[in-house]
Amino acid sequence: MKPSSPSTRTDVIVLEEKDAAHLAELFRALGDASRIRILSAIADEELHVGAIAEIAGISESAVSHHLRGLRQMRLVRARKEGREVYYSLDDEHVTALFRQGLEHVRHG
Amino acid sequence: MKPSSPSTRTDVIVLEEKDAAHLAELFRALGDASRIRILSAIADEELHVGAIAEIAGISESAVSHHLRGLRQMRLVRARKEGREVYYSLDDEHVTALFRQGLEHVRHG
DNA sequence: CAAACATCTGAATAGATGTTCATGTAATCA
DNA sequence: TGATTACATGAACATCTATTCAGATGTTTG
Repeated sequence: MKPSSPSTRTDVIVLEEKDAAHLAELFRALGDASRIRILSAIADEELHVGAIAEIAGISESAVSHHLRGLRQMRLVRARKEGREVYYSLDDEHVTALFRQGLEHVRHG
Repeated sequence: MKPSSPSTRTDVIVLEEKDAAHLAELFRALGDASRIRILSAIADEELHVGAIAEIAGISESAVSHHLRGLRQMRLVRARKEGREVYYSLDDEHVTALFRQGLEHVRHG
């Protein structure tokens, strides 16, 4: 369970246990087809929950559940307008991850 | 469950259902702390299973199970030498995903 | 005000997932 | 040959996760 000597190596990409956990958490947040569809729906334009649900083809409740998680991880940003809540990607890191992932999937 | 009209939008990053599933599958493969440690261990140098297990602090059996999945997804490459099997990252797409993810985690 | 609407939330459930344990297979060595 | 090493594999189990359903909250409209 515990690395023998995590800090004795001098490579570029050495991950401490905490970093590994955080990184895994991030990827896990992206590791679901519904969330991918949600994120891709709001990748270029802000959308409210109902629209996201319709476009992604997921129930509004499920969308709301997913969005809560994505919000807590600061992957998406929420803006309330009247009784609707508009969501968009929080920053371009997420977009970059998307592109990188697609690159691998398409011609990896 | 089904998108109302997935192909009517003309944005850059529109994902078909199949692409979304594949992308999610890729991210899910990275969405585990043990696998992250495994991948980071072999990110810069080829290592055999025992060494990976020791560095990552995971049982050899668990490592082997993880490596099978990663192999099937072509994220890692295996090379047999005697009775040892050396693993390395399959291509630099994975490395790029790593960097991008870390970027987000560290100062996102 | 009440009713309709948009979203959120908690509980419950079914399915997926990671680890361990025991065993199997293949290679090296005495 | 038999023993040991390195890795792979399958089953079992506990834990996590995504979805649905019912209901709560807050907002607009009549």
